[in-house]
Amino acid sequence: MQERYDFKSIEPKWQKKWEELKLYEVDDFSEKPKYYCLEMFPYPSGKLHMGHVRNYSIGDVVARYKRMRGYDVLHPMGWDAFGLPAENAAIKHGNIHPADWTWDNIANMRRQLKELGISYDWRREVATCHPEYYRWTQWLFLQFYKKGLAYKKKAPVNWCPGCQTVLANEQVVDGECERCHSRVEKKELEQWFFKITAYAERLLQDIKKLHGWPEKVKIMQENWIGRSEGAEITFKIKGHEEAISVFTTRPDTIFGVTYMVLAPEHPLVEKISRGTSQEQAVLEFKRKMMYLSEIERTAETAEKEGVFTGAFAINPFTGEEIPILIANYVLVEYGTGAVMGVPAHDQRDFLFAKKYNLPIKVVIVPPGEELKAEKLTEAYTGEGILVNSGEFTGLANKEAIRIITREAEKRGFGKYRVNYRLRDWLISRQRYWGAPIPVVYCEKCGIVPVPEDQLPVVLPYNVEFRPTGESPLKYVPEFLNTTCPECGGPATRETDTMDTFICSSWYYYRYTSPRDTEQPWSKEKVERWLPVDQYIGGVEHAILHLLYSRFFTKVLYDLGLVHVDEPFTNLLTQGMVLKDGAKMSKSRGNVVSPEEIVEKYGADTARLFILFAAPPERDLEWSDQGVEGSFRFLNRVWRLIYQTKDRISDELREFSAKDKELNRLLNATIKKVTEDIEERFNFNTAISAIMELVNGLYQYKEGEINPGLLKEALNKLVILLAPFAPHIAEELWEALGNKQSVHLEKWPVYDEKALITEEVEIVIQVNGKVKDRVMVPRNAEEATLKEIALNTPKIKELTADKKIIKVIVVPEKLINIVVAG
RNA sequence: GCGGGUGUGGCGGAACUGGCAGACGCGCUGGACUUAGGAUCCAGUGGGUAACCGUGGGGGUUCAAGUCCCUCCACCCGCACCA
Repeated sequence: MQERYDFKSIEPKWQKKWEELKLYEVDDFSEKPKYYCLEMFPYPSGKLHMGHVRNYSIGDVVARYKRMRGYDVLHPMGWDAFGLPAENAAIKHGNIHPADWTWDNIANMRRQLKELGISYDWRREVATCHPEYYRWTQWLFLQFYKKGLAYKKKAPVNWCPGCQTVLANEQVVDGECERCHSRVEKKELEQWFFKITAYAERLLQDIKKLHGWPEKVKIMQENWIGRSEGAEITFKIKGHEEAISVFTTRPDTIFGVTYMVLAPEHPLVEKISRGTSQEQAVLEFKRKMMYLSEIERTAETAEKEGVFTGAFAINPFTGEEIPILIANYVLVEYGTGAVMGVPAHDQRDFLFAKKYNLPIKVVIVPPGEELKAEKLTEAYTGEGILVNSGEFTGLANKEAIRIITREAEKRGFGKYRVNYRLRDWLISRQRYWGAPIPVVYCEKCGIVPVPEDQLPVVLPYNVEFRPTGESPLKYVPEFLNTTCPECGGPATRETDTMDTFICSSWYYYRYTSPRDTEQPWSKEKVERWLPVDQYIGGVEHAILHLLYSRFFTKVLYDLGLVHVDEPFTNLLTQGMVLKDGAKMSKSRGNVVSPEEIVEKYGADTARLFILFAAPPERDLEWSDQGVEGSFRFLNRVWRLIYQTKDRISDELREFSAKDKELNRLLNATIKKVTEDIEERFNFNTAISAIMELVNGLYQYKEGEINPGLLKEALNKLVILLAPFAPHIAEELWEALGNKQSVHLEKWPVYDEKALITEEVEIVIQVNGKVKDRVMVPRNAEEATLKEIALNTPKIKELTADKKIIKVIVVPEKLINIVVAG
């Protein structure tokens, strides 16, 4: 053993050995229980950043720990390898192909991961851009298509001018593209969708099953799905055949409707205003709204604005004629794109009615109170009793919701309806670097899916990248022109590619069967491994990736392809890595590169620091001094073993008091570290417990030692350290004379008896304040304890002239003497 | 506005079901070893001379509150004219 801790030679040495020993290659089938530990696979941007290091260090502790607890651990890694940056790099630099760029990046990041010593089963590596992977992405698309879950429609979609492609709703954040932050525009385009709305209810209901998910993520998904219950009610339009349906959660307020509002894009707007004096005004308003972006139109500060259409609707309950308006605050995408205006009981309607002098009619009052329309300063949205509501007057409004809906249904102009905020998932992208959508267009046969035996539809290599707003594949005749699989006639291929979130919605199944050429995965293997026991990644995927993956799993479940209907049992969302209080970013110039840290201190130090500096879910403030501290600690462990290894042996002498204390500390540490990993993922406190053990051992090694005990303590220390700092643990394990890898060791079990000491210190309080402390025998009687406490010199003095009201005894903890005067 | 989270020394952070606030680490101070120390080892380190005071502020429950209840404040994240 060298005197110096030389991570530069230790780390590569063990990485090589682990690979030779196939230490992390896991059997698909064995007698052991299984554990699937998964970290979100990265986009191969080129280099690892600290967020990655954190993510994979956390996962590696879990994987290594579970292995030592006797599990077969599936711990794989791969690449979410399709996507825009590759194509943008090609456009920017001109001479590099997205595929080459991506594969180079993968090679580099794989090397970095290996240098970190993460215990992956590299045989299972997948890359979504590999034809043998996206072949199955396309195959899955076809299964969705067959089930009627993939369809094409013309719709107003989100267009990102920066990325020159459409985006899913989930990818639009504050009206901006989540990737490049361009302002998203609305475009009317024919696009492919996945019918995620068909699963809205199940996606919502099954959130209840996700006991191992953070509350926060569950709430975010719930909000995103946005279920609301209400009624759809149809209003006739005076002088027209057509009718307009509105969705409302408050059918109980139907008698208070004084106007109706349509979204400017509502399909009937032009028709009903045609020929009225309002025709010009309406067209102008529409034009103005089109010109404004989504954000400008719907910003909180935006005034409610509207214009009369010249047409009137008829309230089906009252027969009243009410004006139809169009307004900026009504969204065509939500509900039916039309709302009934009830200014007395909806704050938005109230503001709008006040502005345009529309009538206000009170139909609900708080029990025992009165409301005057003229005196309202805001809408009354609370519960109450119906007034001015014909036959329904006098009902409690909650009840009225049901009764009125039922009545509308009976009379044929309404029905109960559940409405969701969730929209169908727009999956086509007008870009090259993605999985081609496997359909062809035939003049005779229309849309024809590519037969499964012709998959994959391979991306052509020679393509010119021009950000034109159209897929570059359009200009590749060899790709574009094909024959119809049905009639054999001339046909053209779909040139759009799939949203990369599709590729990442099923990769965790592929890991079970990464090289299967017959099927996307072996059902048997999926049954062994799934669900994922622990999933770890950033909270930024709370909606996108995690919702899509749940959706995929439910579809696959319905198709009989998998046996689980939720993919991830436990989810850990790790916090961000910050520097100077802000997220690391190039523009801020506060980036710390993992490469530098590993170079300077080694992978073990980098990992240890990241795990020690904060609990996993919390944000982590980077500290160069903290890294120094972790490095120092590893050196301290090194020296401890260097200095003591020649004094240990199998000779276990009878325990002295000092030995007992060390033994107690050792077992307490095992207990603490085990519980911290197992129950809470509190790696920071697990590591601090190991530090305390090391401190204790430094004390212990001075003077008389028990060679057998010291040997045991050092060995167990190294095992406890192994999940956190696997290389140095391995080297020290060897130095202690062990032959087999430390990572094959069983996790130590603590001895409950060793934790029990003969004497315990108890605190003596007077009126709840600590005044003294004494050592007492562990099992002392309450009366004895009282006796001792009241008679220590200090307490005697303090209570001499006071009246003792009562004495509270908490065994093995404290005694509180309550006094008066 | 709604929903969620956080608030503890100079700093990162500990504190299980209410029971010694500040574990562990960083930083700082002192000492030892040393040609030297920015290495290492040892000791000290919330504030205050003290009684005491201290977990964002105020109130409450309790023998006892960082922990429970009420109320207010600050910051962070998500959603946001969703009918």
